[in-house]
Amino acid sequence: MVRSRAEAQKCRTTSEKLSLPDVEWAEDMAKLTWALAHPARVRIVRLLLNRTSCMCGEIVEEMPLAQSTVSQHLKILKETGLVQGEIDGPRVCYCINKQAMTKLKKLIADL
Amino acid sequence: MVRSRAEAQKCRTTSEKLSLPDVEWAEDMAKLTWALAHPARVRIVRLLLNRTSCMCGEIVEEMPLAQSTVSQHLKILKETGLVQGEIDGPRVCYCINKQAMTKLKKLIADL
DNA sequence: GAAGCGTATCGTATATCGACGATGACCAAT
DNA sequence: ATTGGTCATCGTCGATATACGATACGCTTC
Repeated sequence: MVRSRAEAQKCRTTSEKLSLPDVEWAEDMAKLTWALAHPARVRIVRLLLNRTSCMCGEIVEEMPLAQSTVSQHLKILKETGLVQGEIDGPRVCYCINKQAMTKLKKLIADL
Repeated sequence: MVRSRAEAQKCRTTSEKLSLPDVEWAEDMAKLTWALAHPARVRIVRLLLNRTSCMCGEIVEEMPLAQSTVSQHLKILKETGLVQGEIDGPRVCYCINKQAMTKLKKLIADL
């Protein structure tokens, strides 16, 4: 656990030099929590959890944000894996990725 | 739950007009998760959990960051309530606020 | 294939984050 | 009082987040 100052020299973008299980774990955790680190994204996740699935348009109507902004938030949620979207004809049906959700809950619970 | 577009007009900084329990809840959640939305802060919390308390200097030695940067992260953790610091002579002794920690865990678990 | 609908992406502006060094504030001990 | 050690704050800078309107994309349907 003891780490020399020199070994810890590199910055945030490249933490590969640190003693690494906990560092990767921290980045993992940070990535997931960051997905929820915005009220709009929290509300989107909440919506999807209540409905098990949801069209993008429905989400937009529930939010005080422009469609493009909601789309961006959805993109972030997709990138972190918390949400997945399936194309359904001309629409997109979003739903929670329960696996990722479980992972997040476990990470937090095991803190 | 149905909300008109006009009622949802205001932006993120002032969501006071929306039907409000869930909005406040979302902001609460976002605030707490945002505190953990950075690898450095996750690592700090992890450190404090392992030690039950920790001098600021020790934290700095464990991190690949400048003292001032660590101090800023600690400030954020203090503002969200996850961490509290007690002045101990010339040093400051940081420890986890278990109450806030419990709240966070409950919020996530109840998602 | 043209039109319409729903969604994604682009371009852009502003605000905030995250990093650092330098400096300031505070306490303890000399 | 001065010095030395610890931590917080300030000023700054580049990078990123967040918001929007405009536009592009993709699928149906006519």
